[in-house]
Amino acid sequence: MDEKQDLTNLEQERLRKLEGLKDLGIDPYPYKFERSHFISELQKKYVDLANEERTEDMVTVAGRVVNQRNDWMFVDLVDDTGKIQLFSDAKTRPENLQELFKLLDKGDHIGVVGKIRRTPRGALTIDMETVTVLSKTLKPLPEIVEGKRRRLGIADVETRYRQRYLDLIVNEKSKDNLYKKAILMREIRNFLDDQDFVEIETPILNTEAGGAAARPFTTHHNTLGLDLNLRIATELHLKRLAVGGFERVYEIGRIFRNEGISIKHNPEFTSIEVYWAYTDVYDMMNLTEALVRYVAEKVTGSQQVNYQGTDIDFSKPFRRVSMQEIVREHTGKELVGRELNDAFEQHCEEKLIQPTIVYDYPIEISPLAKKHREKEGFVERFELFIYGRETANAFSELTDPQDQRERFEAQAKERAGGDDEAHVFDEDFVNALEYGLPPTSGMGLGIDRLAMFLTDSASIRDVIAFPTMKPL
RNA sequence: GCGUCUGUAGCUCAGCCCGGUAGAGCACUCGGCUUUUAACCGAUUGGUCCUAGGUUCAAAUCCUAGCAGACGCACCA
Repeated sequence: MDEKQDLTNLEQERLRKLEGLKDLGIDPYPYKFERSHFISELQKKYVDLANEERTEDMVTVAGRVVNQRNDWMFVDLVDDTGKIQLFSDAKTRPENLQELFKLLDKGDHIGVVGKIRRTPRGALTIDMETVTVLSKTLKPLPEIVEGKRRRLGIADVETRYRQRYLDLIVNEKSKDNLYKKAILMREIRNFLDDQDFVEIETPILNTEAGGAAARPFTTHHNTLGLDLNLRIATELHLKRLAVGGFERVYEIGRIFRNEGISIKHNPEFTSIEVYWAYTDVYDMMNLTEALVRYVAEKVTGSQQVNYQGTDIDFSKPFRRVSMQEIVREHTGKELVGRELNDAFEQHCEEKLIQPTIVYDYPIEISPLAKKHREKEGFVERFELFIYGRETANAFSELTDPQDQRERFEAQAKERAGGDDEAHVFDEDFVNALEYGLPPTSGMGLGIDRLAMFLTDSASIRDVIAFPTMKPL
């Protein structure tokens, strides 16, 4: 088959234009281009320029052509910072520009030199004097057509995730989500680093995946002839670091769990775990609350955010309530153990819209947390709920190696009984505890979920650049 | 894993109930017009109707199986 027949007319047309550029001696994929300004800098600098006012200021910008009107008389150019209009009168433009525009398409990257003015209708505009092709596009940008209206966009959400580069070109919100997630991660680090925490990387490949109740992904090391598991938490290694003397340690990292995919779940996601020696779960409550409040402000500019139509207020002290109390409040029942947790998940969780710290968890479901200093059958643990979703999980860490061994043994029995999500016995971790972990509190937080709240994203896929997809 | 819905031109969709040689708008190309913001006017081009099989003289349309996706439920952070 002739390869050309597989291409759409639109693509063949662009290939023809590419050849046309080469025929003119133009390199459609040059190496470098020096700009005098980012577009947003120009918009800011000339904000007071009046309508119809012209300047003699020569500027150089570069970006992607996102729209063109009247035979390239008006062009909208976008760079990483903003959008500006370009102008060239079809009647009076020089021959070389006339020829060049015939070979350009919407979507192409160009560099432009020209003088700044403001049109009678108020658009800041550069009168194009020279135009440099910076990258010729061979495929048209996706557009959404609504009746006779059309605009850049992608109607099919699958395409947005599979071809994120297109999504980023045409959807400002998608780019903003990822930008804000980057700010979120930066500010978490700033917050902790300011308090002398250090970030240390721990292994992703492990013989056993411990530290959480989840099924792992498995892989294989060839030269060792060894099956390995991808980590499901960073917990056990970070606590080993605490044993080794890192009193304030954390890791932001990718976690892999072999579970279902949903609007709230991606097989790989980003967590932060923090371990803080010589403190207990109540100190960690304060740290977590302060951290969440701080990043909300830094990412959104406010401590009050709107998520999917609901106002969430991070500015007020978070409600703190024991699991038994909240279950009593919603069911009138006095429960303990798994029944308590089941009732909590069934009747209470989804009602915790405003940030709420729920503490005192049953010991059965918390094999890495220290026994409650007063309440029999409970551990010193809390979870932070926002919009009914578990967002953070923390305990006074279990430091007693003999107790830890017994807890692992109880988990091993459940695993033997068919629960393939029960914790794995980690002998070396118990060994580490036998060398002495000081009193320590620890906390884990789902960064993607927090990013969802701070970007008003309905799906976790909207805050992960390349979410897991089935191959086509 | 279960349920509901969807798959037709580059894009957005109509046609399917009731079988009869594939339609619209936009995009692209060409021509006209020219200070626009969805520019406008005219013409042309463009299709493996998701895939495979079946029924039929005849299938986008009816039947069966499959593939892909969205949403909801279950598991999970």
